[in-house]
Amino acid sequence: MTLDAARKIVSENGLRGLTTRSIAREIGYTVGTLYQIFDNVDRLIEQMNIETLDAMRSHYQQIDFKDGPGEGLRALVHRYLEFTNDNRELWSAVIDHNLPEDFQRQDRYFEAVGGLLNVVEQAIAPLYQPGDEEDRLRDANLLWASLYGITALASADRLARSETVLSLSDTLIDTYLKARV
Amino acid sequence: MTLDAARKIVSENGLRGLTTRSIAREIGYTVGTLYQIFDNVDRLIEQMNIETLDAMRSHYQQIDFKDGPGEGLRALVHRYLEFTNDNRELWSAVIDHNLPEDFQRQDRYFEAVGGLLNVVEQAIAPLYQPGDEEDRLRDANLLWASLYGITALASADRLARSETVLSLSDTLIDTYLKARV
DNA sequence: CCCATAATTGAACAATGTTCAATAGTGGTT
DNA sequence: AACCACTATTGAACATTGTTCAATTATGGG
Repeated sequence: MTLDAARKIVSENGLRGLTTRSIAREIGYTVGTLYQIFDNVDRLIEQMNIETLDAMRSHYQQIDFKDGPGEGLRALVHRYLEFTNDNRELWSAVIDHNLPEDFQRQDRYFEAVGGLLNVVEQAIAPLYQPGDEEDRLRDANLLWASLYGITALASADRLARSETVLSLSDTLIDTYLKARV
Repeated sequence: MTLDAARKIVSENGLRGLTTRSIAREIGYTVGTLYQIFDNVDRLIEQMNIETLDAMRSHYQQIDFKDGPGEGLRALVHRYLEFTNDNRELWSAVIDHNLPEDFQRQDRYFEAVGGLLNVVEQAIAPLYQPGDEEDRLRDANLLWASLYGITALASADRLARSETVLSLSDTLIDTYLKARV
């Protein structure tokens, strides 16, 4: 209920619009009650972001990886961009939520990220021999980081003006495939 | 003077430690005076970040691009990681500073980013024929975004635990070169 | 020495996250 | 029904944030 309210507020007003009082108003309680449920707002946002990451993973569910790594990877990136586009503010919250110095992420957070990396690994798996698991994980990480960089810079307006997320991610896939196939 | 104080505070305590009052204390004035110089803190941080981006560009000055795109790119990435490592908090401030909805970045900011992209373009230039300027710009953007993604995820602890910035950026270069040479 | 202009102050304001004693509600036991 | 232990919820408070602005102080040319 709290998280639904948080998602609603973030979707409508961005992470900046999310305050303890705005959540309390939305759920019809007062701020004090929130602290019965969450240690602090950062934990609340972390929880929301975990669910966003999980939701993105669900969004990958129907991808068919049987048509080879090229098509699989293309479908994956397509779904990624589809999700970030349909859930702009929620995804921005994942990107923008930075932590106080002493904040330790829950294991659950790393699991959620790991789940997404697994899908990338799955997509590119046919390109690797048994024994090359390290390379596969590394390449999955690189693809993931690159895709992340593209969307992060795009959403913050920090790419050269003429470039689009689509052309960059297409090039990313092509470059990777050309080097690995 | 204000910006020097801001840099000192950010370097020591991160962007989170930067408040109008901490700056005022550092420069021996009161908060009111700050608003004679800057419209608001976001502008102040923007200005600081512009200078960080410019400083990174200066850090690229001595790179020799005569030894071919491979060595040039390697040297560039090396310098990039060197700079982000030596100026961790300042670079985090560039990454983490997200803007209110109505905030328009100065042109000067885009120029600073553009300056860095130019260096990337310069490094990879030998790989492109005259007429392929679009491809070159696109690839420079992609390399830039990828590198950005790697460092952003690393500094936020969001890579798979075993991966390092170094191995990922090396792989990035190798993959790109293999596909383009 | 005066005075217009600029620079600086300091107190105020609203909004934020967070805490916590006080209050209200709940459900089981006698 | 009456009590009670326990939980849930409140609401007022606190410190800290960015920001504003009338009042004060400094400055420098005539």
